[in-house]
Amino acid sequence: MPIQRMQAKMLMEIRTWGKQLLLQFSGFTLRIHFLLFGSYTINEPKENRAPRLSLTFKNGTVYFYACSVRLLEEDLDDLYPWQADIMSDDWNAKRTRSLLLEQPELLVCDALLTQDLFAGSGNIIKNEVLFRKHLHPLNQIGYLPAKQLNALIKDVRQYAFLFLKWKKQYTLKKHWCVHNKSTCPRCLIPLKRAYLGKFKRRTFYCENCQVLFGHEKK
DNA sequence: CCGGTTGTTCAGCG
DNA sequence: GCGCTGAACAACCG
Repeated sequence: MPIQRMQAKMLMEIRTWGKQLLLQFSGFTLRIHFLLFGSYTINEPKENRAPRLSLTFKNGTVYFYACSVRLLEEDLDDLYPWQADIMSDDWNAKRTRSLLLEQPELLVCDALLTQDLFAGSGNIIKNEVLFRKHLHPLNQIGYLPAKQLNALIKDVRQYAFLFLKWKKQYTLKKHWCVHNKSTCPRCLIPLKRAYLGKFKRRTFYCENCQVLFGHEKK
């Protein structure tokens, strides 16, 4: 990475899109993604490991660890659909709904991991929101009644704010209903655990409480 | 000590 | 070019 290019530059703007942190300088942007294990500190470097990147400003230094760092040249508005960000003021549920309706065969467990639809959603949010909305992970978008689809889209955003609140309180895990759990908190039967969908991520769900539409008994 | 994963990207293949 | 698979990365938890 051409590190000298960053010398003496002013940080113009800090933005985010989903899980990405975007540091805008004039002429280029640094894109930071913390992946599974990344972290950052300010003014307190970690003793036992080297930062992937550190940036020193007049008022302090930020250190980034175990993350992906990329240099973007493009205009961010051309790169990112801001309306897909589930925690943004610009979030547009209607946009995501109409994109979903174009893919009736898409599984809900895959939809909730697709960043262009739900930027910021991940595997924990997927598992928890599907349980909260009583939807089986293998539902196809096209079989969902409009009411259920709208409620699902709405709850991804709502749960993301709860997630953040609980995370800040260090009580996130305590609030998990199904993720990493073995028993359904609602009906007390054992939860199913499987690697589902095209992403094949760990999926926890209750076969009793989470409905599969379009597969009614004849 | 070991196995698994809150996520993404890339190489390789058919 | 597409879709799929496996690997790579990396730190922490149980």
